Amino acid sequence: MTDTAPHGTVRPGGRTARVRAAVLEAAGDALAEHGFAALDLTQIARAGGVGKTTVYRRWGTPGALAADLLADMAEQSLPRARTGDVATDLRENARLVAGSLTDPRQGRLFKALIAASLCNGQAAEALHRFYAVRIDEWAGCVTDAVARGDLPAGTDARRVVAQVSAPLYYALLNTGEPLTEELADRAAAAALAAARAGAL
Amino acid sequence: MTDTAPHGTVRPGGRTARVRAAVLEAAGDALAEHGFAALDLTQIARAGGVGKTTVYRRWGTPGALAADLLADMAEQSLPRARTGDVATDLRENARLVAGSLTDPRQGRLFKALIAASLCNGQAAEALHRFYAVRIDEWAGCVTDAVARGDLPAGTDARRVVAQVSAPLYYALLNTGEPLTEELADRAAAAALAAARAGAL
DNA sequence: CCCGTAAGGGAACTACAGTTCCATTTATCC
DNA sequence: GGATAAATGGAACTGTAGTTCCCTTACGGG
Repeated sequence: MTDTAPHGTVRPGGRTARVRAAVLEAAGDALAEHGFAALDLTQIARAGGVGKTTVYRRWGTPGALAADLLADMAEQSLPRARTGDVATDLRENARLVAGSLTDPRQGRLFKALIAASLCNGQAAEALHRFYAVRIDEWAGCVTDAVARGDLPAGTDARRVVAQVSAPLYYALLNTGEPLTEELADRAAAAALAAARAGAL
Repeated sequence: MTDTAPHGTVRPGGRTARVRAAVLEAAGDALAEHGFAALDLTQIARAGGVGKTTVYRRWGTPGALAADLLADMAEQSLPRARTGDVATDLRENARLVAGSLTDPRQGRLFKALIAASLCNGQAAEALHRFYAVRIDEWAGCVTDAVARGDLPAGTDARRVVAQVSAPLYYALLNTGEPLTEELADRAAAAALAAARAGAL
């Protein structure tokens, strides 16, 4: 069995790249507007101005398409804050996350992508990589603070960053509580308090 | 427009109840095994030994069926721990949640139901109610501790309980980190430290 | 600049989820 | 326990998501 290269990898330039961009944009719009359950490759093809045969051949399933969109999004990560104060840095992070999840388009998109990750293994893997990238970026705030002596040695930097986001996602997904700026600030403060106590 | 009573509410006894039980059980099995995206009412009807017309008439969509399953699950809530020590109570809670999410069947079922809630408004509302019930039950551990003077006055009990679960769900959904007992214990300890510091 | 082939796209086909219609069963009221 | 209509269920129907076939376009190595 000669393993064939997947479609779109041998000649990735020109048209192929344009098709991918058009499809990913249409997919993002559709996910944000109608959610993952309603993601229909035929409609994506029409919206992107692309033959539906192409979409089915290159992506095949809604889950795989969501996974590709996530991989694309993971490459566009914003730089972390560097205020020199952990409390401020973590609060910035919390507000950034809350802001993303509150934004009408982005919030719905994230919900749809999490739904995708819960329905499909490829999408799950892509989502975990996406958050790994974001967490690694912000972990620097915590390692810097440990180096300055502002937090106990042995503190797990990524764990602290995750601890900031966790209550925000819990509010979004589990309880449905509205994501206010006050909630974001409290999430950052709680994570910091736990870190200071050596619990992370 | 005379608003008609929804199907299955006028004669809820006997066969109607048996049909509901059979369908909800089949739905739980299907969700745990194949996830929300693959939830197909025709297959549910067959698996439950029920006419597919009935399933479409009474539930109509996968989202509504998931919502009804969640409503059913919310009624079977387990009683909270009462060890007399907040740290122990919260650790018990964390281990219980982690245990549920680690269990092969329950873990997959919860993932599927969260996916459902992200795809459907009714399911979302039902999920939020489900967690509200669970959080209210365990909040007693915290209010007791505040009354004993073990935690600062003004601590929001439900917020503390949510803070215990949040990192576990974040690990399950966002990062994909395995849910160990150590992780559960740390989640409880971090929430407690934040509460002691007055951050909740 | 030219050829070989990777990639795209149009159109017909197929399978099956979801709907509709109506006959049958059976809870509930008296 | 009999009447009534609520609820179930079988069977035929329909729209459309996803597949297949094959021709066209254009990327990329020489």
